[in-house]
Amino acid sequence: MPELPEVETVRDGLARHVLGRTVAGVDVHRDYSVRRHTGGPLDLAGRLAGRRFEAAVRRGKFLWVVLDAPGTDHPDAALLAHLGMSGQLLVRSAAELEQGAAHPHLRVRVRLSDGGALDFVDQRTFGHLSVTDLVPTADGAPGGLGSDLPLLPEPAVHIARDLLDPALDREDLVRRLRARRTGLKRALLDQTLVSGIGNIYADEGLWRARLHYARPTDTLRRPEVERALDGAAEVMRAALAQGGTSFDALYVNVNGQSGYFDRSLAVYGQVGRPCPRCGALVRRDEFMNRSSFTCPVCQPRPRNARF
DNA sequence: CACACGTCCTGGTAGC
DNA sequence: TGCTACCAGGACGTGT
Repeated sequence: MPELPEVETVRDGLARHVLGRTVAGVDVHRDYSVRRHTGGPLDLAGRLAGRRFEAAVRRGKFLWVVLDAPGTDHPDAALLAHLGMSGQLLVRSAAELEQGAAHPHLRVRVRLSDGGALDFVDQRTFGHLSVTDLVPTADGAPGGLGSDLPLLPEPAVHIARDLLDPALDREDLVRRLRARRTGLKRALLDQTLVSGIGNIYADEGLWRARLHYARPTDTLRRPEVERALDGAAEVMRAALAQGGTSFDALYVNVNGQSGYFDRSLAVYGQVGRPCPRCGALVRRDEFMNRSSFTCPVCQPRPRNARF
């Protein structure tokens, strides 16, 4: 599943492969994939045609490509993407487009003026593309990683900074997390508190921190919160170094190559296998209509569990 | 039929 | 009372 490391891998790929290139036109194969573009598919195509890609930026799991604003050097719009569970952005060469059959889950094709294309492929269709206005950030710092512009796509203004963002106010995050009255994992997954963490890295980070997902946030001691945040940040950095996580070929990076961090997972998806630290058997619990994996010894369930 | 799950939305609560 | 922030859970969608 694309979480922060996978999205960052895609962002880096876009930065290296599509910046400076110009949109010729857009083919929307599945309207649902552009459902969050308010003007509909035709409007999206109209706002992209003729625009040049200026920068590839990411905050949490949100990714956007800044568009040039002809006649000015003040960009005011971006192509915004969220990959959902299975979204991919694939850079296609003109030669590829001529010979290869279209991917069965191709949802949107952004045709480029040089004959290539940027394809949005998404089997499970939780992802989406839109063209949106850019608005100033609340703190005046860059909107995300990949550009110095203090701008954010309007649909992402409520998304908090992520753990790899230099402008993250860590003290404020710790304070806000401890002020919550919920379970630790639920807080880590809340993108308005801290962004980029999904089910996989939440479980892996909590395992590193030796904390149970149901620990009540308002009873956590400050060092425990630091451990939880450090655990998530470390596991995401490790995954990023290996190009992201992949389980079932649903995720591939911008060139179509899969990551292989899944070989390094300690608990996620490892039910019944030994904990790499203590050997106890990893367990799976139902949690928020999804799964949580823990080591029952390293991460004992608290008596005052909260979900 | 259960399961994979990130985000949006709705209806609710707590506290000032 | 009204406001704000926060909280919980259902819905969405496709394919194995």
